[in-house]
Amino acid sequence: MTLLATTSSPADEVLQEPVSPEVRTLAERVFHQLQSAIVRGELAPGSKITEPGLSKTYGISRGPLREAMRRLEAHRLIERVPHVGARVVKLSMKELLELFDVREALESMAARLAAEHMSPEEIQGLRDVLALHESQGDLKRGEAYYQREGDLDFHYRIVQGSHNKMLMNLLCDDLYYLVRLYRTQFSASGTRPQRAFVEHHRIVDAIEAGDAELAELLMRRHVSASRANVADRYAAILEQQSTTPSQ
Amino acid sequence: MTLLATTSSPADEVLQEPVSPEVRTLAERVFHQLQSAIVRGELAPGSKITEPGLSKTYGISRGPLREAMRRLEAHRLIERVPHVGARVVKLSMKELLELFDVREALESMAARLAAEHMSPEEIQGLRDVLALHESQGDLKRGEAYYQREGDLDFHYRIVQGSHNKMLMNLLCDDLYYLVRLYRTQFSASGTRPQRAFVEHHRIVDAIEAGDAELAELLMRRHVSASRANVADRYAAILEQQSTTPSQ
DNA sequence: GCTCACATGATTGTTGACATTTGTTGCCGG
DNA sequence: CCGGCAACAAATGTCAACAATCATGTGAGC
Repeated sequence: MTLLATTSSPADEVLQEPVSPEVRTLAERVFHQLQSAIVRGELAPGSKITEPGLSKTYGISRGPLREAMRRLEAHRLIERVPHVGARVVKLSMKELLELFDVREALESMAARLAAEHMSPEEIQGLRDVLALHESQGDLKRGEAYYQREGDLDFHYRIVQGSHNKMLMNLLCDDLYYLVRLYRTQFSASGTRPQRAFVEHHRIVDAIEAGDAELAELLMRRHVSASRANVADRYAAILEQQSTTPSQ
Repeated sequence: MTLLATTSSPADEVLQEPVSPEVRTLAERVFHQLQSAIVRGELAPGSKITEPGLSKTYGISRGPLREAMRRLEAHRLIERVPHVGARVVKLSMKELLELFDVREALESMAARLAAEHMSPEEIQGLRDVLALHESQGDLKRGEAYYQREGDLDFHYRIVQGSHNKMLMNLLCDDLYYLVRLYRTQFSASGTRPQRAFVEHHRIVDAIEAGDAELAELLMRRHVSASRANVADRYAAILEQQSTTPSQ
């Protein structure tokens, strides 16, 4: 609620940013702004959100703001309780692992459908993304921030390639924002870059070969390995905390 | 928009139905009422929804009604376009098959997690549901209406048994309402009762044995078979239509 | 006779104010 | 000194009115 005015000062906005094609209404704009602010960590997880505060911050009335907040709630980025208020969602490790299970189920299905339905042009685009990541990976080995964002692009394209609108909505509109939120929340500098690269390549190979079963299996292992990686890191952190207790 | 006043006349409602435990606000109540009306087919799919009309029908202002409609949109029961209006969602066969793919992915994962996490009490409850269905199945063989609703109860309990809140929200709060809507929309008298019974039993067996892999596989085949059944019926309808064209 | 432009109508988006509920602070009693 | 109760304040829920936008229907022009 404090460090909001970084990208756009809310006062002097007079139809200034037609960034998205479908931002015709105030509620839409504020929704996207709030979504970005939450995902980027500008709104601290767990912090309370007050309607008058935000309405004054963004210079709009409470009506559109409530609509934006309702959409944020639908996307599971904030949590509301009636007559009490709303606060930014704070993912626990348990919920993060749950998210990985859901991703494993949905993305493996997406890979299967992508292997069946993806067009040659889409596959080529996928290879381009992979090549771009590889060149970036050559430049900065350890630095994995951009690579992680690119990782999401990779998964994003495969979901698009499934040609299943419901799957696309679920993953791209709902879950991926939670994934981004988790990354800012846990400051997870994704390790294991080379291994992920190899897995990505093999997935694309399977998709290009039209091997739906293999693509599904590989994607499943890929997400599962990512989940295991996170779980291991968490266990290590717990271990470290128990070794050197701060209290 | 016409045949609404079947269950409750909206005029004389004065805190009459505390059906759900968390229906403290007007928007919540109207949301559940509209949800029920849509799923039961009382609001025709594809029909246009007008805010003043509904607000007058339910005797509330447009504020809470807009909030309810926003929630319906999030649950994919209505579709809105800015400055134009909203209409009840009309599932096409393509979208229905997409829904089955998503269910296959999520419910197979749910079965796997259920096999790992379900408590003996929950498994016993699952067996009770199955026994109830079987006794009902003895009574009315062809009649599959209650059996289909029970089918959803069965799947519902397995999802609950996964102990994965995100999965529960996705399936029970979002997709299952679409499944119900489809049933009213296509008037799908679910056939293949015996086979589904057998599949249900084997799934419970696998869960009770703690065989996660098998439970997942069986659930996957179960949903896939259901999908194939629907697809076949649809193909048959198309065949019939092309044979005896009404135009 | 057809097409395009314009005006009309209704509907949605937005706003500010009012009612209700909740969380808190201070006080009283045990 | 601690627990319960009551009044206050803030935030949420709700409402009615205003403004902007889009669909519809009519008329003129080609």
